[in-house]
Amino acid sequence: MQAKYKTVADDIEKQVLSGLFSDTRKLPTEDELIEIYAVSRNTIRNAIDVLVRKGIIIPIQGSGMFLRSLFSDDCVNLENFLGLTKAFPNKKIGTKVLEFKEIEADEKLAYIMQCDVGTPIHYIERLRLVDNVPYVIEYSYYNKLLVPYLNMEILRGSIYAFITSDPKKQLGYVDRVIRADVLNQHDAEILGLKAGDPTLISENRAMLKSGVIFDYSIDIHNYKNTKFLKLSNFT
Amino acid sequence: MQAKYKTVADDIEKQVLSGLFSDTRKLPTEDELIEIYAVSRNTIRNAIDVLVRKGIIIPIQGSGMFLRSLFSDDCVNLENFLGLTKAFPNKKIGTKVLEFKEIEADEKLAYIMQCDVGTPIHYIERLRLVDNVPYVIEYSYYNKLLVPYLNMEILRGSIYAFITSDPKKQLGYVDRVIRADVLNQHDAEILGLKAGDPTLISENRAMLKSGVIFDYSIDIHNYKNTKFLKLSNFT
DNA sequence: TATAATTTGTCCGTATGTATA
DNA sequence: TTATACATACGGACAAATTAT
Repeated sequence: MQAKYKTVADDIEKQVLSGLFSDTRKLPTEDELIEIYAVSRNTIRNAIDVLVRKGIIIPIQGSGMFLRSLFSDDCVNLENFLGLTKAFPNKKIGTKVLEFKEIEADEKLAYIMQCDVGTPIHYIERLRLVDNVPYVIEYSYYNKLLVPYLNMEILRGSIYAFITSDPKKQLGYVDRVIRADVLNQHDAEILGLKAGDPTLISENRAMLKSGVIFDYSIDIHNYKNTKFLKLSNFT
Repeated sequence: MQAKYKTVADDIEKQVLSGLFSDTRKLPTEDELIEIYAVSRNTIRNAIDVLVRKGIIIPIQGSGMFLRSLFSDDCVNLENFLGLTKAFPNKKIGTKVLEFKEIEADEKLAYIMQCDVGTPIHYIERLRLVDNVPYVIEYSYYNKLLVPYLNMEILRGSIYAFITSDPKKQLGYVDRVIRADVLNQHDAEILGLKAGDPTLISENRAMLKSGVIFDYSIDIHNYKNTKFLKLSNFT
């Protein structure tokens, strides 16, 4: 059973994406939404908060709640990033599994993943393609104690979607460190680029709702087709 | 007069940074905070929300509110990015103004900044240094109708701090598109790097609380010392 | 294993303040 | 100035997850 405010937020988002408010670029007022969804003001405001955090709307006191105009297409919105499949729903996502084996966490990995040395870890290398163009190489480590079962079938799709399909394993937090660097020969070949070319790198730690780290991954992005979008609110 | 929940949030953040909760890595409970600050539960929860969005704490239902452990130092946290001065309070920030002139918005710039063609614009090029090492070249455009007055003195410090010192000009929203690219000869020389090296680029639009764009800027970062940190919540 | 206590999450109602139109 | 619409703040009640007993 989902929370009311989440249901309302999802519904409003759907309507925004369907273009229902494209003419005025303005949402109904809070009071109107209270009537429409027959919930309290608090619940509407919680729903609105979700949409504001996602970068979908900008509420302006005394005026109304406006659609946030975004200029950049083909961007990965860092706010709702839950894998390529959701980021590019209208594009063809391809996946090539380059490596899949079980390893044990050494001292360094154990520190990063906040687990004990020797913890069994799924190690995976994947090349992801968007519309058949190499997009990113993912080097990822999953804590096997938290994600016991993975197979090739799952690896070819969305690993996150699989893990969070278990209601006990809700995605909680993701830390990402983003930087640029020089592409090495190995990665350049896989991405179809040249050694020495730039690359956009994202190093990620993903935690469940309980705060435990279940995934650590390093994403080596094709700089020619990767753009991240960060929408901040200071209100 | 600042809102209560913001005052409370600032106070708790200060205490966190001072190391007050370093031993348990846990905040007082909501009920305790209600007593301490003598405000309603709602107000405390609003304050907590601010800290969660900033990536400072992780609340876990049934358990408590824990400090979020961050691994990466020297990162710019995209969540609270308000200029280098605040991002690196303990480091020496240097600024070299390379260019400062008034221009008129052409069609392209007018589109980007959502203003009329011919609008007067401050055009500024700055090199920013952190601990005397070149950190970023900023090419920025300020709408002169919204930011009438700038001078060299201001440009050598924090432009944002100056603008938002006017209570009528509160910073509202910032959109950032982040990507990697190849450094050109001109920028490489200024940053003390080589043409062809990678660079981390951030293209930004900053809006006031009223939603109007007052600043558009392109930041060419030194890839050797720039890392962005993105903390996401999916709860 | 089961129960109770603790702690955060959701939801409701109401009142007043503040910015905009 | 007045009306509109979002922002802040207070209060209470119950649900859900975790921790202690």
